[in-house]
Amino acid sequence: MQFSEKLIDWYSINLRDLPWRATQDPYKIWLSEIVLQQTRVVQGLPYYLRFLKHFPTVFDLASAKEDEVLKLWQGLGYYSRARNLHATAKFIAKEKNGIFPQTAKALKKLKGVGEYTAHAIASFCFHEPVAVLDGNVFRVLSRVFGVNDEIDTPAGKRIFNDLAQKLLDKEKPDLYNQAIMEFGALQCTPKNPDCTICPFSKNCVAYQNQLIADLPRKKKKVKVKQEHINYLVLVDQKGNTFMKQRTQKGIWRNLFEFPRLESEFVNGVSEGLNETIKLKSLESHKVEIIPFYPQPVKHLLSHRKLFIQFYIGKVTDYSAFPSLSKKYHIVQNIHTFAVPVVIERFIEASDFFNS
DNA sequence: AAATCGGGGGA
DNA sequence: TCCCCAGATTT
Repeated sequence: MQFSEKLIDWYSINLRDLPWRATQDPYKIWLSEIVLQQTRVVQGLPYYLRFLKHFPTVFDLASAKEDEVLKLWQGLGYYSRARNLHATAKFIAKEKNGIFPQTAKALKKLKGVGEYTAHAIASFCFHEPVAVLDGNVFRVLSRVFGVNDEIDTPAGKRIFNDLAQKLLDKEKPDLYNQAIMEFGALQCTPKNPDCTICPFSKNCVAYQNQLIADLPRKKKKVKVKQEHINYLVLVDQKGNTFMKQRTQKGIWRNLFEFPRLESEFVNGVSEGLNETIKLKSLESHKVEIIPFYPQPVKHLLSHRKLFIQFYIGKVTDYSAFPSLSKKYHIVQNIHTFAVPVVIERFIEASDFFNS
């Protein structure tokens, strides 16, 4: 039996019941694929359902404000996905009358749609014979066929691309693509796969040569940079506070955050300061600034290690801070703004903001 | 080719 | 801790 046949047989028995598998609507498939980029199914699923509930069609998504989209995306990470999702929805709704492109080549031109996503949509919705190549597929192919080329180099990717396209069932590209990804997710797992129940174990190069733990191979590792952040939370009795939207490129773009303390207000406030301080620019207002936590909060991202301290200043009247009012927005209901997870956790832990 | 972009979960 | 997750985009 061929690889693809065996794979599809395995899939027909072991598949999970997932909502985006019950449709061929390009909008729903596209939405699911953007949500699932670098994201586990269990983590993305509630977001997918929430988005579909808020935005049943591409027109609904297109007519939303970006801030609303980001708020719904909050906590899922890689926020450029949300911005590109919204931009593409507007493009499809306004320029394409709500109709998505129907080929992988045309799909790839959409913002936020790369090679993988284009192939996924084209095969699932339009049965175009294009093989997907995601983390699952790299792992399955590298092990079963003993490919030890690096998966994160252009040269290695070409090797895998050729092999994937050769193995693809051209008659059932949708089924095959679903099957190989599901197989990677459930059976050929990154760590400690149960190869004793694997249908390919007899012919699996990695298993037969005890190379399961060594494949797939990667070239680079991400280095984690440390960063210290001090947030100033000026809050009144009603729970109003100053915030600003991050419009610059980079991390957390278009999300909201509190004023940053070190560079903007104070000379000589050192990193990780955790004692009661009085800020120069606030002294005249006699606002006592107190750290909320005894130690800075550690917040881990895949490429950064953040140490964040929240400084609380209780105020009675915001009009006493005309200079801050120019740069910052007075937020009256903080819960409606998209914020990074670490700030959301602070908001929940404090009792300054009415639930 | 390398760096950047989030956050969560498994071992 | 380290690694990976239905990757894409910028540098």
